[in-house]
Amino acid sequence: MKYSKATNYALHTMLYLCSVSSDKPVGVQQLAQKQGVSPSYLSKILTKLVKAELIESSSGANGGYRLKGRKEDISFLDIIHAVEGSASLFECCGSEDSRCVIQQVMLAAEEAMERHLENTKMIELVDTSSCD
Amino acid sequence: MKYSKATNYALHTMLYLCSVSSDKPVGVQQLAQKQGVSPSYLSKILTKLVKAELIESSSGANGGYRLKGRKEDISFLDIIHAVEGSASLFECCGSEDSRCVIQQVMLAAEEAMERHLENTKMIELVDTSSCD
DNA sequence: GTCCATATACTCGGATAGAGGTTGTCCGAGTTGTTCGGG
DNA sequence: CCCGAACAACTCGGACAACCTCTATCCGAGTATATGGAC
Repeated sequence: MKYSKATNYALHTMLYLCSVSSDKPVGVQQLAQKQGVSPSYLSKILTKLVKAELIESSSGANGGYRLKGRKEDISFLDIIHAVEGSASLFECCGSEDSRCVIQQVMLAAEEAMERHLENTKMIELVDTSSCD
Repeated sequence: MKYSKATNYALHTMLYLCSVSSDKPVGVQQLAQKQGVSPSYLSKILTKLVKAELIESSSGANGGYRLKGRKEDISFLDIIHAVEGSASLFECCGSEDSRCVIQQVMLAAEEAMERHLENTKMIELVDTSSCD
Protein backbone atom coordinates (compact mmCIF):
# COMPACT_ATOMS: atom_id res chain seq x y z
CA MET A 1 0.00 0.00 0.00
CA LYS A 2 1.75 3.08 -1.20
CA TYR A 3 0.93 6.24 -3.01
CA SER A 4 2.11 6.02 -6.57
CA LYS A 5 4.85 8.17 -8.00
CA ALA A 6 2.23 9.63 -10.29
CA THR A 7 0.60 11.23 -7.29
CA ASN A 8 3.91 12.72 -6.30
CA TYR A 9 4.43 14.17 -9.76
CA ALA A 10 0.91 15.55 -9.82
CA LEU A 11 1.29 17.24 -6.44
CA HIS A 12 4.58 18.83 -7.35
CA THR A 13 3.28 20.00 -10.67
CA MET A 14 0.23 21.55 -9.07
CA LEU A 15 2.35 23.25 -6.46
CA TYR A 16 4.51 24.70 -9.19
CA LEU A 17 1.54 25.88 -11.24
CA CYS A 18 0.11 27.53 -8.13
CA SER A 19 3.34 29.32 -7.39
CA VAL A 20 3.73 30.57 -10.94
CA SER A 21 0.17 31.81 -11.02
CA SER A 22 0.35 33.23 -14.51
CA ASP A 23 -2.16 33.32 -17.31
CA LYS A 24 0.34 31.89 -19.70
CA PRO A 25 0.32 28.11 -19.84
CA VAL A 26 3.46 26.19 -18.93
CA GLY A 27 4.74 23.55 -21.34
CA VAL A 28 4.90 19.97 -20.22
CA GLN A 29 8.57 19.80 -21.13
CA GLN A 30 9.44 22.49 -18.63
CA LEU A 31 7.33 20.84 -15.95
CA ALA A 32 8.85 17.44 -16.62
CA GLN A 33 12.39 18.72 -16.62
CA LYS A 34 11.96 20.21 -13.16
CA GLN A 35 11.08 16.84 -11.74
CA GLY A 36 13.28 14.63 -13.88
CA VAL A 37 10.42 12.80 -15.54
CA SER A 38 9.78 12.18 -19.18
CA PRO A 39 7.34 14.65 -20.72
CA SER A 40 5.29 11.84 -22.27
CA TYR A 41 4.61 10.29 -18.90
CA LEU A 42 3.87 13.52 -17.11
CA SER A 43 1.46 14.46 -19.86
CA LYS A 44 -0.46 11.28 -19.17
CA ILE A 45 -0.81 12.19 -15.52
CA LEU A 46 -1.80 15.75 -16.23
CA THR A 47 -4.57 14.51 -18.46
CA LYS A 48 -6.22 13.17 -15.33
CA LEU A 49 -5.95 16.55 -13.67
CA VAL A 50 -7.54 18.12 -16.73
CA LYS A 51 -10.46 15.70 -16.58
CA ALA A 52 -10.88 16.55 -12.92
CA GLU A 53 -11.02 20.18 -14.02
CA LEU A 54 -8.17 21.24 -11.77
CA ILE A 55 -6.13 22.51 -14.69
CA GLU A 56 -6.76 23.15 -18.33
CA SER A 57 -4.63 22.62 -21.38
CA SER A 58 -4.10 24.65 -24.49
CA SER A 59 -2.81 23.05 -27.64
CA GLY A 60 -0.49 24.32 -30.29
CA ALA A 61 2.56 26.51 -30.09
CA ASN A 62 3.05 28.23 -26.73
CA GLY A 63 0.53 25.80 -25.37
CA GLY A 64 0.71 23.96 -22.08
CA TYR A 65 -1.10 23.63 -18.81
CA ARG A 66 -2.47 26.26 -16.48
CA LEU A 67 -4.64 26.34 -13.39
CA LYS A 68 -8.34 26.33 -13.94
CA GLY A 69 -9.86 27.15 -10.58
CA ARG A 70 -8.74 29.48 -7.86
CA LYS A 71 -5.72 28.14 -6.06
CA GLU A 72 -7.31 28.93 -2.72
CA ASP A 73 -9.80 26.15 -3.43
CA ILE A 74 -7.48 23.40 -4.55
CA SER A 75 -6.86 20.87 -1.81
CA PHE A 76 -4.49 17.93 -1.63
CA LEU A 77 -7.46 15.62 -1.66
CA ASP A 78 -8.66 16.99 -4.98
CA ILE A 79 -5.38 16.15 -6.62
CA ILE A 80 -5.01 12.76 -5.01
CA HIS A 81 -8.52 11.73 -5.93
CA ALA A 82 -7.95 12.87 -9.49
CA VAL A 83 -4.89 10.65 -9.84
CA GLU A 84 -5.59 7.70 -7.58
CA GLY A 85 -9.34 7.58 -7.93
CA SER A 86 -11.77 8.14 -5.12
CA ALA A 87 -12.52 4.55 -4.25
CA SER A 88 -12.23 3.43 -0.69
CA LEU A 89 -8.83 2.18 0.43
CA PHE A 90 -10.28 -0.89 2.03
CA GLU A 91 -12.92 -3.27 0.80
CA CYS A 92 -13.93 -6.03 3.07
CA CYS A 93 -16.33 -8.55 1.65
CA GLY A 94 -16.27 -7.75 -2.03
CA SER A 95 -19.36 -5.61 -2.02
CA GLU A 96 -19.68 -2.43 0.00
CA ASP A 97 -21.05 -4.31 2.95
CA SER A 98 -21.36 -1.70 5.65
CA ARG A 99 -22.32 -4.22 8.30
CA CYS A 100 -18.71 -5.35 8.70
CA VAL A 101 -17.19 -3.80 11.80
CA ILE A 102 -13.71 -3.97 10.38
CA GLN A 103 -14.83 -2.10 7.31
CA GLN A 104 -16.33 0.58 9.51
CA VAL A 105 -13.14 1.10 11.46
CA MET A 106 -11.04 1.26 8.33
CA LEU A 107 -13.42 3.68 6.71
CA ALA A 108 -13.35 5.98 9.72
CA ALA A 109 -9.55 5.93 9.74
CA GLU A 110 -9.45 6.73 6.07
CA GLU A 111 -11.81 9.62 6.56
CA ALA A 112 -9.54 11.03 9.23
CA MET A 113 -6.75 11.14 6.70
CA GLU A 114 -8.94 12.59 3.97
CA ARG A 115 -10.19 15.32 6.22
CA HIS A 116 -6.63 16.40 6.76
CA LEU A 117 -5.89 16.31 3.05
CA GLU A 118 -9.04 18.22 2.25
CA ASN A 119 -8.29 20.98 4.72
CA THR A 120 -4.82 21.57 3.40
CA LYS A 121 -4.97 23.85 0.39
CA MET A 122 -2.26 24.29 -2.17
CA ILE A 123 -1.90 27.98 -1.50
CA GLU A 124 -0.66 27.36 2.01
CA LEU A 125 2.54 25.89 0.62
CA VAL A 126 3.24 28.30 -2.18
CA ASP A 127 5.67 30.50 -0.30
CA THR A 128 7.48 27.86 1.70
CA SER A 129 8.05 25.46 -1.14
CA SER A 130 11.34 23.68 -1.33
CA CYS A 131 12.09 20.33 -2.91
CA ASP A 132 10.66 21.47 -6.26
CA MET B 1 -3.40 2.78 -3.64
CA LYS B 2 -5.39 0.16 -1.86
CA TYR B 3 -5.05 -2.06 1.12
CA SER B 4 -4.27 -5.58 0.00
CA LYS B 5 -6.62 -8.48 0.51
CA ALA B 6 -3.98 -9.97 2.76
CA THR B 7 -4.62 -7.18 5.24
CA ASN B 8 -8.30 -7.99 5.13
CA TYR B 9 -7.64 -11.66 5.81
CA ALA B 10 -5.26 -10.81 8.62
CA LEU B 11 -7.75 -8.50 10.31
CA HIS B 12 -10.56 -10.99 10.11
CA THR B 13 -8.37 -13.78 11.37
CA MET B 14 -7.22 -11.71 14.31
CA LEU B 15 -10.76 -10.71 15.12
CA TYR B 16 -11.75 -14.33 15.14
CA LEU B 17 -8.83 -15.39 17.28
CA CYS B 18 -9.70 -12.62 19.73
CA SER B 19 -13.29 -13.72 19.92
CA VAL B 20 -12.39 -17.36 20.47
CA SER B 21 -9.92 -16.48 23.13
CA SER B 22 -8.95 -20.02 23.95
CA ASP B 23 -5.65 -21.56 24.87
CA LYS B 24 -6.06 -24.18 22.22
CA PRO B 25 -4.62 -23.18 18.87
CA VAL B 26 -6.91 -22.96 15.86
CA GLY B 27 -5.85 -24.75 12.68
CA VAL B 28 -5.24 -22.77 9.55
CA GLN B 29 -7.75 -24.88 7.67
CA GLN B 30 -10.56 -23.80 9.90
CA LEU B 31 -9.49 -20.17 9.70
CA ALA B 32 -9.19 -20.32 5.94
CA GLN B 33 -12.53 -22.01 5.46
CA LYS B 34 -14.33 -19.26 7.35
CA GLN B 35 -13.06 -16.66 4.93
CA GLY B 36 -13.07 -18.70 1.75
CA VAL B 37 -9.32 -18.53 1.24
CA SER B 38 -6.90 -21.32 0.57
CA PRO B 39 -5.10 -22.51 3.70
CA SER B 40 -1.71 -22.26 1.96
CA TYR B 41 -2.17 -18.60 1.27
CA LEU B 42 -3.55 -17.72 4.66
CA SER B 43 -0.66 -19.52 6.29
CA LYS B 44 1.74 -17.28 4.45
CA ILE B 45 -0.02 -14.21 5.78
CA LEU B 46 -0.17 -15.52 9.31
CA THR B 47 3.57 -16.08 9.21
CA LYS B 48 3.94 -12.32 9.14
CA LEU B 49 1.73 -11.98 12.19
CA VAL B 50 3.87 -14.54 13.98
CA LYS B 51 7.03 -12.61 13.16
CA ALA B 52 5.37 -9.49 14.51
CA GLU B 53 4.69 -11.49 17.67
CA LEU B 54 0.96 -10.87 17.54
CA ILE B 55 0.20 -14.57 17.43
CA GLU B 56 2.20 -17.74 17.88
CA SER B 57 2.08 -21.03 16.08
CA SER B 58 2.38 -24.58 17.27
CA SER B 59 3.34 -27.34 14.90
CA GLY B 60 2.21 -30.91 14.74
CA ALA B 61 -1.12 -32.52 15.38
CA ASN B 62 -3.66 -30.24 17.07
CA GLY B 63 -1.39 -27.38 16.12
CA GLY B 64 -2.41 -24.04 14.76
CA TYR B 65 -2.36 -20.39 15.66
CA ARG B 66 -3.25 -18.63 18.88
CA LEU B 67 -2.98 -15.13 20.27
CA LYS B 68 0.28 -14.24 21.88
CA GLY B 69 -0.34 -10.97 23.67
CA ARG B 70 -3.37 -9.69 25.52
CA LYS B 71 -6.14 -8.84 23.14
CA GLU B 72 -6.72 -5.55 24.92
CA ASP B 73 -3.39 -4.41 23.54
CA ILE B 74 -3.75 -5.42 19.93
CA SER B 75 -4.62 -2.49 17.71
CA PHE B 76 -5.57 -2.33 14.06
CA LEU B 77 -2.32 -0.58 13.38
CA ASP B 78 -0.28 -3.45 14.78
CA ILE B 79 -1.88 -5.86 12.36
CA ILE B 80 -1.68 -3.57 9.37
CA HIS B 81 1.95 -2.77 9.98
CA ALA B 82 2.72 -6.46 10.33
CA VAL B 83 1.22 -7.22 6.95
CA GLU B 84 1.80 -4.10 4.90
CA GLY B 85 5.05 -2.99 6.47
CA SER B 86 5.51 0.20 8.40
CA ALA B 87 7.03 2.30 5.68
CA SER B 88 5.55 5.68 4.96
CA LEU B 89 2.75 5.77 2.40
CA PHE B 90 4.32 8.63 0.55
CA GLU B 91 7.89 9.20 -0.46
CA CYS B 92 8.69 12.39 -2.17
CA CYS B 93 12.21 12.76 -3.41
CA GLY B 94 13.56 9.25 -3.10
CA SER B 95 15.26 9.76 0.20
CA GLU B 96 13.44 10.73 3.36
CA ASP B 97 13.88 14.37 2.64
CA SER B 98 11.92 16.09 5.35
CA ARG B 99 12.39 19.52 3.85
CA CYS B 100 9.72 18.89 1.22
CA VAL B 101 6.48 20.60 2.21
CA ILE B 102 4.39 18.13 0.31
CA GLN B 103 6.02 15.29 2.16
CA GLN B 104 5.23 16.98 5.43
CA VAL B 105 1.56 17.37 4.62
CA MET B 106 1.24 13.80 3.45
CA LEU B 107 3.02 12.54 6.52
CA ALA B 108 0.73 14.48 8.81
CA ALA B 109 -2.34 13.12 7.03
CA GLU B 110 -1.01 9.61 7.30
CA GLU B 111 -0.40 10.06 10.99
CA ALA B 112 -3.99 11.16 11.45
CA MET B 113 -5.12 7.86 10.00
CA GLU B 114 -2.63 5.84 11.99
CA ARG B 115 -3.65 7.48 15.22
CA HIS B 116 -7.16 6.30 14.59
CA LEU B 117 -6.00 2.79 13.78
CA GLU B 118 -3.79 2.68 16.81
CA ASN B 119 -6.55 3.76 19.16
CA THR B 120 -8.95 1.13 17.96
CA LYS B 121 -8.25 -2.15 19.71
CA MET B 122 -9.41 -5.54 18.60
CA ILE B 123 -11.32 -6.19 21.75
CA GLU B 124 -13.74 -3.37 21.02
CA LEU B 125 -15.14 -5.34 18.11
CA VAL B 126 -15.28 -8.80 19.59
CA ASP B 127 -18.90 -8.67 20.63
CA THR B 128 -20.34 -6.80 17.67
CA SER B 129 -18.60 -8.78 14.99
CA SER B 130 -20.52 -9.66 11.89
CA CYS B 131 -19.15 -10.32 8.42
CA ASP B 132 -16.87 -13.08 9.71
C1' DG C 1 2.16 -52.13 30.89
C1' DT C 2 6.27 -50.18 28.39
C1' DC C 3 8.86 -49.02 24.53
C1' DC C 4 9.61 -47.99 19.98
C1' DA C 5 8.33 -47.67 15.11
C1' DT C 6 4.92 -45.96 12.24
C1' DA C 7 1.14 -43.25 10.75
C1' DT C 8 -1.24 -38.97 10.96
C1' DA C 9 -2.18 -34.12 11.29
C1' DC C 10 -0.34 -30.11 11.30
C1' DT C 11 2.83 -25.80 10.27
C1' DC C 12 6.94 -23.76 7.74
C1' DG C 13 9.29 -22.11 3.91
C1' DG C 14 10.71 -21.97 -0.80
C1' DA C 15 9.65 -22.33 -5.76
C1' DT C 16 6.58 -21.12 -9.06
C1' DA C 17 3.09 -18.70 -11.82
C1' DG C 18 -0.73 -15.86 -13.43
C1' DA C 19 -3.16 -11.38 -13.06
C1' DG C 20 -3.10 -6.78 -12.71
C1' DG C 21 -1.19 -2.27 -11.67
C1' DT C 22 2.68 1.01 -12.19
C1' DT C 23 5.87 3.36 -14.92
C1' DG C 24 7.38 4.52 -18.91
C1' DT C 25 8.26 4.96 -24.19
C1' DC C 26 6.85 5.77 -28.86
C1' DC C 27 4.20 7.54 -32.47
C1' DG C 28 0.46 9.43 -35.19
C1' DA C 29 -3.10 13.02 -35.13
C1' DG C 30 -4.78 17.37 -34.26
C1' DT C 31 -3.99 22.47 -33.05
C1' DT C 32 -1.98 26.85 -32.79
C1' DG C 33 1.40 30.39 -33.75
C1' DT C 34 5.15 31.81 -36.90
C1' DT C 35 7.48 32.47 -41.14
C1' DC C 36 7.93 33.23 -45.76
C1' DG C 37 6.77 33.74 -50.60
C1' DG C 38 3.48 35.32 -54.29
C1' DG C 39 0.42 38.63 -55.70
C1' DC D 1 0.94 45.31 -47.75
C1' DC D 2 -2.03 41.14 -47.70
C1' DC D 3 -3.16 36.46 -48.07
C1' DG D 4 -2.25 31.74 -47.89
C1' DA D 5 0.80 27.81 -47.65
C1' DA D 6 4.29 25.54 -45.26
C1' DC D 7 6.57 24.81 -41.02
C1' DA D 8 7.53 24.39 -36.16
C1' DA D 9 6.09 23.80 -31.46
C1' DC D 10 3.01 21.79 -28.72
C1' DT D 11 -0.68 18.75 -26.61
C1' DC D 12 -3.72 14.50 -26.97
C1' DG D 13 -4.54 9.80 -26.94
C1' DG D 14 -3.77 5.10 -27.91
C1' DA D 15 -0.70 1.15 -28.32
C1' DC D 16 2.82 -1.17 -26.35
C1' DA D 17 6.31 -3.08 -23.10
C1' DA D 18 9.12 -3.79 -18.93
C1' DC D 19 8.77 -4.34 -14.29
C1' DC D 20 6.91 -5.15 -9.83
C1' DT D 21 3.54 -6.48 -6.47
C1' DC D 22 -0.37 -9.12 -5.22
C1' DT D 23 -2.56 -13.36 -5.10
C1' DA D 24 -2.41 -17.94 -5.03
C1' DT D 25 -0.92 -22.88 -5.59
C1' DC D 26 2.07 -26.78 -4.83
C1' DC D 27 5.28 -29.51 -2.55
C1' DG D 28 8.96 -31.11 0.45
C1' DA D 29 10.62 -30.73 5.18
C1' DG D 30 10.06 -30.57 9.90
C1' DT D 31 7.33 -31.42 14.16
C1' DA D 32 4.10 -32.98 17.54
C1' DT D 33 0.50 -36.25 18.66
C1' DA D 34 -1.86 -40.74 18.21
C1' DT D 35 -1.77 -45.61 17.15
C1' DG D 36 -0.35 -50.18 17.35
C1' DG D 37 2.58 -54.10 17.73
C1' DA D 38 6.52 -56.61 20.20
C1' DC D 39 8.16 -57.84 24.45
